[in-house]
Amino acid sequence: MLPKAYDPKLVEETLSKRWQKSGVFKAEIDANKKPFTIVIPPPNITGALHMGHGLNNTLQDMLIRYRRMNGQPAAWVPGVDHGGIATQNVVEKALAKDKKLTRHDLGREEFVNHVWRWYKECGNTIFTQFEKMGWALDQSDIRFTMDDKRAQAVYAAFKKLWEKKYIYRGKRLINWCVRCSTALSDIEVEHEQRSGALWYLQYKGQDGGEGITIATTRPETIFADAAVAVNPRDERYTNLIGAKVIIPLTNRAIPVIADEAVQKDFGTGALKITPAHDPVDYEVGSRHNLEQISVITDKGKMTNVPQKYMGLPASEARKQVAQDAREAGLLVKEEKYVNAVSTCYRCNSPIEPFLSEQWFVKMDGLAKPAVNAINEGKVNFHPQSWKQQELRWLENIQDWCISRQIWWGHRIPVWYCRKCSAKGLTFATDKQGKEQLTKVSFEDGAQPIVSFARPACPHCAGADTLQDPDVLDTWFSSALWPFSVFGWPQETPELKYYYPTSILVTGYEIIYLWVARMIMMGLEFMGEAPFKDVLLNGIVRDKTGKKMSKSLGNVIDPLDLIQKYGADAVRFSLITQAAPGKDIPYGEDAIVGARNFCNKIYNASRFIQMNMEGIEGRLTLPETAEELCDKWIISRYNKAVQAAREAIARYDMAAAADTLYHFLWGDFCDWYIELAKARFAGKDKEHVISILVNVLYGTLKALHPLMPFITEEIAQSFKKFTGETGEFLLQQAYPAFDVSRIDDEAEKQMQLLQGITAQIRAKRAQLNVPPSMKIKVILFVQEPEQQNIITQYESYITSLAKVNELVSGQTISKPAKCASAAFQGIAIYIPLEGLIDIEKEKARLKKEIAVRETGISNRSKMLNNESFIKNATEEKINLIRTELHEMQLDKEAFQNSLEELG
RNA sequence: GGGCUGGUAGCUCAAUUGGUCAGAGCGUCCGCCUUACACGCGGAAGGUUGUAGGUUCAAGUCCUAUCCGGCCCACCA
Repeated sequence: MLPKAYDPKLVEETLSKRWQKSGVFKAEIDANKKPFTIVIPPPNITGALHMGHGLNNTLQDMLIRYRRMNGQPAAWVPGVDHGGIATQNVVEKALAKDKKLTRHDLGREEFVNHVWRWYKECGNTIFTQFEKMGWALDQSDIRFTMDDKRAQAVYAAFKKLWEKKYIYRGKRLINWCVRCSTALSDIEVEHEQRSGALWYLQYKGQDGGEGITIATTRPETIFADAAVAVNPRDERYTNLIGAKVIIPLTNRAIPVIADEAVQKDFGTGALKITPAHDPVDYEVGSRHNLEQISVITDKGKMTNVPQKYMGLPASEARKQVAQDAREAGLLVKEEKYVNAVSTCYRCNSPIEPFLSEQWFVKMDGLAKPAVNAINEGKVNFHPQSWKQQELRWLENIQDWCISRQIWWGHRIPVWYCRKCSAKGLTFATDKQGKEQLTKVSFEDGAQPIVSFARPACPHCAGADTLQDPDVLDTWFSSALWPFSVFGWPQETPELKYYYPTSILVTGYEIIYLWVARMIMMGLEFMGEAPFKDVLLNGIVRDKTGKKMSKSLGNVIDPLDLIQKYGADAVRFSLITQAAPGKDIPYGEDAIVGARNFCNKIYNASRFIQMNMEGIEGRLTLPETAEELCDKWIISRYNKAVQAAREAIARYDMAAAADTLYHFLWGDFCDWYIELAKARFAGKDKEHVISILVNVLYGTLKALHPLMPFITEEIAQSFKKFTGETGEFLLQQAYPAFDVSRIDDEAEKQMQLLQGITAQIRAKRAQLNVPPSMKIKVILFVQEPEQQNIITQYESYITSLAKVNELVSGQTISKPAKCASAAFQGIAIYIPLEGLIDIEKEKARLKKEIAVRETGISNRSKMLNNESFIKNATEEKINLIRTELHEMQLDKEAFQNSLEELG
């Protein structure tokens, strides 16, 4: 005998091994069929997967399994991402914690080796999780953004963009994260409201006059000031334009200039211009040809300032300068102020605008085709609302800073001859005593040689060439992912067959960082957008709607949940809440419900098996059925399958899950199995069993993309009755629906019997009639059609509502004092005199009458309204008429009962 | 400052695109070991659909205004 409750542990482990071993997850090229392709958004190797990955990949798995079962060659390409800064940070942290070492203690080469070892370890954790979640990913074929083939793709892309002059090097004011010690692109910067202060500083006139007062949040940068700017139309200051003012705490004089960028109504209307430390000032500075003075180093320390401030961290210098200005009588006022601070998306520390030479990709030429592709519907977003957002970003795109001053990543494939580029190269000695190229300056004469491996110098033929010290933005390799995974730039059969992919499933938070760039690169290198559809999933939050984070301690680990409830339950709980683009507040009750559903499936199956002793051979779904509930369940089943298919087709996975859940639990278990119980004793047992088995099996197949383990496990034990040949469900066909077996008439008839049953049950509950006590029920039926159904199928009512005597008819008599109910014009009487609380019953009757009265009056109004009769469909009008009629009958019945009770 | 979202039962979400007592799951309450399942069965309570107007025979759904959230983008120092 099977155990009473489903235990996923053993089942899941053996199945994932069997699947993996059998190779069912491998995709095969079939030139005669159109492929369905998804490339996985490669998880960063920063640690174990979280619930967001759980959701994202489960959605992909669902699509892949669904397509496979529909006979399409469906490839799901697995892989992981090296994760640039994020991974370097994580590894550095671990290094500090475990060995009290920094990356500089190891040196560049050893540190990179260390991260490679980390990758092996962390990658394995991730791959194990792939398996535990039941994702149909072929473990023997995993890609990594840093493996050799992907490195070739990165090089090829760099080279092509360089040759097209899309990649260039330039000195710009970039976003610098002092903590990560690297440049970042604009989208890697986040804006956060932080409270600080606004200081008003007095810049005295060089002529000894009052000068001008400016407002700033960054007094420490006054030493880098190149001018004070006012709005040209600001009458307060017109007389000062062209004059010189003295920077506080110095003797340096700077001009007052006029520029449109200055807002008259902010602060004093005068703005200090610091081209090297502020993006706006940088623009103003270049318009007015101002000097770019840097006073903060890449370490965030003061430099190039009066001795007193040298070497201070910028944040301390800020306080000190304000303090000193106050003492010098040059601080006019200080007010509290909340401003938007730029922060690093990887470590959340403040961003310093920093003037330096970096590598950039020129974007407008790449963005335009992407804009067109989206506008022409070649790429579609789900939900659609993201289309506009994506377009807006692409239309306002800035050049992309792709160089990072970290060690982990694809090295920039550019080399310099030590001799020919000598002036542009800066060296330092690291802790291991090795000489390292630390800085390259094209302005000072470095000559680039683009090459994957160490080249000889084309000028002097010397072999002493050195590679650029920077690495590429991790998103550079990610942008190539949809074709690099298939071996681009090689023209592989896979690339030809699988590109472009069918759909990208990813989180909306990387729609610019990743999605937009893949579209641009796909169009640039492959001539075609990399996917037709983009399905955005939301963020899995905690129950209160907060983002899960280690620091908040509200992280839910998918592995814990699997351990406790099973992978199917985890998957199902995520899918039921996965509306496209919507965040999911995830609490444990969702998964309990999903676990219970697994148990329900298991027990329904177990029950059917318990009644199958002696039954052998193939059981087909009967072509015709006489019995109402048979017709009904087959109709419901076909509708459910149809609805599920349609829901998946429009990427509404939650609706698919909901449909199948309610069909299996609400229709199949609560009604059909309950009715079947009585029939097991009779002649048509085998007929009933064949319906049970086939409908169950079909539902298991329909559910398989959602909950692969339990469905597979149960299906295995029923397979011999179905004539299926595929070893696994993945190799069997997703159930088809047969419209000819959708039977609305049967559903309507069944609804009548269910409704009457429910009314009787409710009455029993109200009157506290114990289940063991059988009762008599009198039905007053006026419609001959209804009477026919009741006569023929009264056993449904008697068995499910525990009735031992059912009388029905048009002209029957009933005892005076009955409990009464009504359904669709049928009056239901239960003679239980002793149990009825007269007053309560009367109150209830009045309420029932009142409800009917509103219903009747609404419907009468509609039917008397000419516009309604004119505009509404005939079907609708008839429905309203029927409802009105039934309500009138119900009302009468209740009124009579009320009168009889006195 | 611009844009996108959302506000429906105590909680989390539905509602076939304008069609009539507004549904489900969880929670709560009542009763049940009824020939699988107490991870279960039966039943009940609970809603002026954020607010105020408007269009319509008909509004949760469309329009206008307004309040309250969430998110994204942006160079007010």
